[in-house]
Amino acid sequence: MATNQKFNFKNYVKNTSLTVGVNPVIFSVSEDKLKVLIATFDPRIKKSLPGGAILKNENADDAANRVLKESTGLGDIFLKQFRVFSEPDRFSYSTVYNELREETYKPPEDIDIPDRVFTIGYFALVNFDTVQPTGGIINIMSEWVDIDAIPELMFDHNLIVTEALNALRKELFFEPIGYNLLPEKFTMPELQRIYEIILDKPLTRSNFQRKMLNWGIYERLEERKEGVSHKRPFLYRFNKDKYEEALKRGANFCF
Amino acid sequence: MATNQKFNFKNYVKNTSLTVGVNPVIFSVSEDKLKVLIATFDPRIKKSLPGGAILKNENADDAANRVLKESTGLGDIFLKQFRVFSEPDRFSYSTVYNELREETYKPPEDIDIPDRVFTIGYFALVNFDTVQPTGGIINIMSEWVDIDAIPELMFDHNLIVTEALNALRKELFFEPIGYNLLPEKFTMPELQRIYEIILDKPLTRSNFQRKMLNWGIYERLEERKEGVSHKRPFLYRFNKDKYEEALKRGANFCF
DNA sequence: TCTTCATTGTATCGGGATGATACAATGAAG
DNA sequence: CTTCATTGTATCATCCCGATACAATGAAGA
Repeated sequence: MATNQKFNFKNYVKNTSLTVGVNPVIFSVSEDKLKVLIATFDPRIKKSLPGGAILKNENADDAANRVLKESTGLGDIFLKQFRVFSEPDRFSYSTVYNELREETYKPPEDIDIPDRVFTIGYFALVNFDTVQPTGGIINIMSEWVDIDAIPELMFDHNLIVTEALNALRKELFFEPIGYNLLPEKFTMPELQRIYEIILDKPLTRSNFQRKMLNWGIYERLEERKEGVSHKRPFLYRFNKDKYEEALKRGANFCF
Repeated sequence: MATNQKFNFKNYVKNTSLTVGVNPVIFSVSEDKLKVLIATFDPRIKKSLPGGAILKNENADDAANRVLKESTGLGDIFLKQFRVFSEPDRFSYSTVYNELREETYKPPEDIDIPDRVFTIGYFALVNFDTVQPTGGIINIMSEWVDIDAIPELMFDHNLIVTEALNALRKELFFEPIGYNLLPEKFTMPELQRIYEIILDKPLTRSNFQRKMLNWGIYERLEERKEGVSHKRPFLYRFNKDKYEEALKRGANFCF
């Protein structure tokens, strides 16, 4: 592994708000497992979440979307801010460059490095198959890791993952966001697996299907799923118009 | 009005993270109206939300609780972080001291003032009667203002109020937080008024009462409300143990 | 003292959603 | 042609919700 881009601390400081960053926890589902995208900043130190400082001309959402784009190649993704992590000692630049003892990451003496960094936690839902994990501007490489096999990460990033999962579960309970983990066209059994994997409990098939259809926000397509050795399930697609119409009628999507 | 404490910029800079602050939107209900605590920083400029920078040894929640204590005298209050406000141009220290043109608020030349400030939005629920609005460390004085009579505030504080109200409504829909606006002992009709005022719509009395009692998180006291010219309603009290027990059973408190 | 009246606690009733169960239809594998 | 896992949908008892009704209460007023 090699840095795909030379990291220039002076440039970084000049263009960013060094004291506030973002850390999106990017979820996907593959092989019946919930996975999180984990970044390798440098192979000699602990892995971390994708993330970065907020650039001087961006707001927090812009920064989170940019980091997402950098680490997955994707834009226009479900992304939600859930909490700020603000412990005074949660982060220090010195931790990183002390471990590395390398000029590349060591801030020049004449730059005023903050002794404290805040980060805004986001969680994102992406379709596993559309992602080609890459490194961000700083990260060397990213990889999918099972949610229950996440190693010890840098700083408070393990806490951020835990809280992101809590936030995801809460959000899934109140908003129909599960489809974001699937391709555009999906079947009801596939959607059910998403719910079961995230909530970590089995659901009754017939009742799940009935509830989803009653919400009236998924449109049934003409085609059915191909290549299955049993009855071919219908394909559905999330319909934003129907969703917003239902919202206006005062509908709620509590699970 | 006079400043209750001399503001010392050098001291302020020394002890704070200048680039990240908190702004709690403090709600209460009085005379059938939802009110927000609005602070006067200086009578010559626009009013604002209570708020302040995060001190060097605090996390964000600590800072929000401190500001809350400073402006209401209250501790141990319902307080919830809901969003970060991060537009690059949302705030500048120069806006304030340019409007004032006063040495007190003008940062000394030798201090490096950030050109950008983030703020973490909180909303808080307090019982109107227990609050004696005071000034914070910087604020001169605070006052309760009807939610629909809020004047033009500093920076993006009007947006913060709007978003706080949205967050409050959403939270009230999913969690039983309304009682925080009432005294410790309250009646069901009083609780119903809280819901009606926040959600801004009338509710059916009998059904409201039934739902609240079915939740099983409010314990009925022996006493009844005194001094009413009709049937004396029962008094209730939120029971944290019952609430957590219900949560464990998987109950939800969707309204 | 008695009547009035607004308010409160609770019961009831029909409609709609929910959990549990059943069953016919489907389509590749053998 | 049979097998078998899976899917779409129906059914039924139960629970929750909105709407309505009614007796009980207690201060105010006659």
